Parts: sequence; C-alpha cells; structure tokens
Amino acid sequence: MVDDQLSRVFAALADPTRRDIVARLAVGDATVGQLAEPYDVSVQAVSKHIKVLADAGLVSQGRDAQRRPCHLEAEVFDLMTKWIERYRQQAQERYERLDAVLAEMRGDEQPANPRHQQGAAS
Amino acid sequence: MVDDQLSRVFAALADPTRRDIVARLAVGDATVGQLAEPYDVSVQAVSKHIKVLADAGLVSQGRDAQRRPCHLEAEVFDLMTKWIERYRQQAQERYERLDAVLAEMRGDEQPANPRHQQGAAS
DNA sequence: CATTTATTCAACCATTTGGTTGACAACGGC
DNA sequence: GCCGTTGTCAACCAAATGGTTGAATAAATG
Repeated sequence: MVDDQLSRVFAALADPTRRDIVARLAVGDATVGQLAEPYDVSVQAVSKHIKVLADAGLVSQGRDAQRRPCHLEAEVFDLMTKWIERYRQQAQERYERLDAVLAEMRGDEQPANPRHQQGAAS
Repeated sequence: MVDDQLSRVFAALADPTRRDIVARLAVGDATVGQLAEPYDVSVQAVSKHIKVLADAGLVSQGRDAQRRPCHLEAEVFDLMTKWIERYRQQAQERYERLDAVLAEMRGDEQPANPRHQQGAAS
C-alpha cells in the first residue's frame, strides 16, 4: 500500500466490490454481515474490504453489541474531487489557451479580451 | 486488473508517480523521456506507468518521429467525478433527512443550520 | 549503411492483493 | 455458565503490481 491518504482512497475505490459497498452505505449504515450477504465470497473477505475502506477513511465502524455497523464518511470524497478538479481544470484552461493561440494564428484575433489568460494557477 | 473502466481509472490514480505524471501532463504534453527524467526509476518503468494511464483512457499517445508525446485526456475524469458525486450527494441527503428527523424529535421544527452535524458520528 | 535516440517488449523478481479456511474474541439469550 | 451469532485475526495461496535488466523496433543522422 502506497501509504498516503489519496493513494489509499483511490486504491480502495479501484475494486468494484468496494465501490458497491460504498454505494450501499450511501443509502444507509449496515453491519458487516448485512454487507456481506449479497456476495458469494466469505464474510472474512468482506471484512477485509471494509478494513481497506476504513484505512482509507471512507468508512467508520461503530459498535452495537457484537455488531459493528459501518458508516460512510463522505467528507473524504472531497479529497479526491479536489485533486481531480484541479488537474481537469488546469488541462481545460490549457486547451482554451491553445484555442486562443490557434485562433490568433488564423488571423482571427480578439486582442481586447484578456479573460482567456487566467494564469496557470498552481 | 479488474477490467471495467472505472476500476482502471481509480487504480491508475492510486499510484503517486502516476498522479504526478497526470499533474505534469495537465500543464502540457510531454514525451516519455521527458516524463521519466525527474524520477530515479528506469525509463521502462515510466513507460509502464504511462501504459497503465493509457489503458485507463487517461492518456493518449501521438507520434513525432521516434517520440511518442503523451496527452492528457481530461474527459475521463468526468467518469470518476460523476461516480463520486452521486454517492457523496446521496449520503449527504441522507444526513440531512436524519438531521430533520432528529430536529423534529427535539420539537425543533426549524433547524438553524441545515448542514449535517458532525457530532453524532461515531 | 552504421549509429544514436526514443520507446517498447520480454523475462524475471519481490511485494501486495484478494481470496480461502480455521481459530478466537465478544456479546446476548437462554 | 454454555450456546449461537457477529466479526476479526492468522496463515496460507494464486494472481497482479511495480520494479529491474537486456534485447528489439523505429526513425533521424552521420
């Protein structure tokens, strides 16, 4: 495991079973047994999946007698969303600047419109 | 490799080196050699990383003589963003409904703060 | 044509991952 | 106090991952 949180979150969601578990926890909290029920793998395997999600900070577990209800921690999603948005937007701005350059090369210039050059914001 | 695209995209971004490569491609296209230069791993290792990103649809490669310039395909990010947003929002709405119920139980019909309250989480 | 440059392919190795089974701990209900 | 239930821990295994080195391909350059 690559040890930083963002890596753990991405890695956790790289497995369809785990994404499925997240999807179901978005609807409501559930115990390990309830989560394991739909799959034909062992409860232990699902327990491991939940551990991976918990280590990534995506899920927390409470206690109710011998049960350990799982709860989705949706805030961690922001970590990913921010990372993604940052580079998506950065790439998009680059395309816009490229478009502007190409337009200018065509003699199709708009010299009085500086709004396209929003600095590459790091 | 878990074979569906979403899994491949998440898995691709679970590695810090690959996220770094994406970050640099967001600034501008680059050849494999240029991308490999900052790291002290072999060029072959970086070539493999790029293959993983390409298989996920995050990167495409063109040809310029013997060079193969890499280009970030930012649209694929939307796939992730949509998945994430869907369940983040779903969970958020659930908390809001829960808050509403709790408020009603307290006889507190107009909660001043409609946001989810952290305190209740385990 | 031979060489250098840029990249990938192939084989190999260590580590991680996702699964298994078996044992064990913690708790509620007789 | 002894079962059944719920979940985790431990050991193990096959497959995937990320790295290595060495050879092969492809294209510009002398």
